[in-house]
Amino acid sequence: MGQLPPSLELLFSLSGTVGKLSKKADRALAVHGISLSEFMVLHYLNYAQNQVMSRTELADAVNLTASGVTRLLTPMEKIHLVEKEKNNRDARVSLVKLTFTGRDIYKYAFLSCKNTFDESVKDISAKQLSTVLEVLNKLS
Amino acid sequence: MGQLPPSLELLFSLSGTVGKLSKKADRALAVHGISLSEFMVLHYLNYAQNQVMSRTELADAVNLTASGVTRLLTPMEKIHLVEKEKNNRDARVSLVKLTFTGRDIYKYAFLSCKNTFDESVKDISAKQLSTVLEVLNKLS
DNA sequence: GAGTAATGCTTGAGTGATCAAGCATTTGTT
DNA sequence: AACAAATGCTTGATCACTCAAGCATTACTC
Repeated sequence: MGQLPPSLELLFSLSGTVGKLSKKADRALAVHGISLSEFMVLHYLNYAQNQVMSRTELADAVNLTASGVTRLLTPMEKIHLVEKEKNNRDARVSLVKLTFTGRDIYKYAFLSCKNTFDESVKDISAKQLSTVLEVLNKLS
Repeated sequence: MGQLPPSLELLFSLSGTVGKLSKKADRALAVHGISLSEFMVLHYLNYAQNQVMSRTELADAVNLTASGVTRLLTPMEKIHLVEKEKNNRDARVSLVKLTFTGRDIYKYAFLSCKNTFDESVKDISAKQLSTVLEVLNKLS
């Protein structure tokens, strides 16, 4: 692989692994007709107060820009995974609410996803895993 | 963040961190007029035999498809970071060779990149780092 | 040695994201 | 109360990549 200092080896390795894992996630989720980003949206909505979030909150959560979120959500609204709701206090914000269908799809998608990744992670000890999470946290 | 099993927390966290780190890398490399993928190309070429690789080897190394590599390399050839060379044994393969300019840019880009990421990694112990690399390896 | 399969690469079309600009609306200043 | 600045979101243009198809060339099989 050639003469990389640990910090850059981390960078290279990280980007390779993420590429592969997100493809894996997309394959696992394809059964339910959603992508990884869409799954993440459903997830954060599911655990939000009243299952409602503003678009900027979502953007932050799923690591997208505001415009990325707009474009991600449009098809999800058409398919009724999610619906618009307005904020009475502030007419600028457009709230996003999880529908019943959305919640349902989330539940099943969650299981598929959990199964595939529990499997991927089975040779990794809990301790190692928590170290990794800690390090990722420091890097963000 | 809400009720995620460790395996999925890893997935979410990983994709977030990588997004941020590659942006950071792109900013660090912008000074030298190259992107992270381009830097990775230069790196693998620099440590290859005679600083030459085939396009498929490169695709593997930098986690891109063959067509991704074609499209990444075209501008790099125009700027003379890299040049085409043909393989006498096999007329299908199109070899990519690092130029002197390319090697030079690599050296400076490497330093910028190393500086930024050594900094990012300074609060992480060598042991933790190697655990992370090991885990990433298992996941790939 | 001819025909089929496999390999290496490029190209057209499409996808998922970004950025920059713009429009409403709200907040803050005086 | 009026105006400037900040905020939330959407839209047009663009980018980096993928996939599928296609073209040469090479390797395999009979």
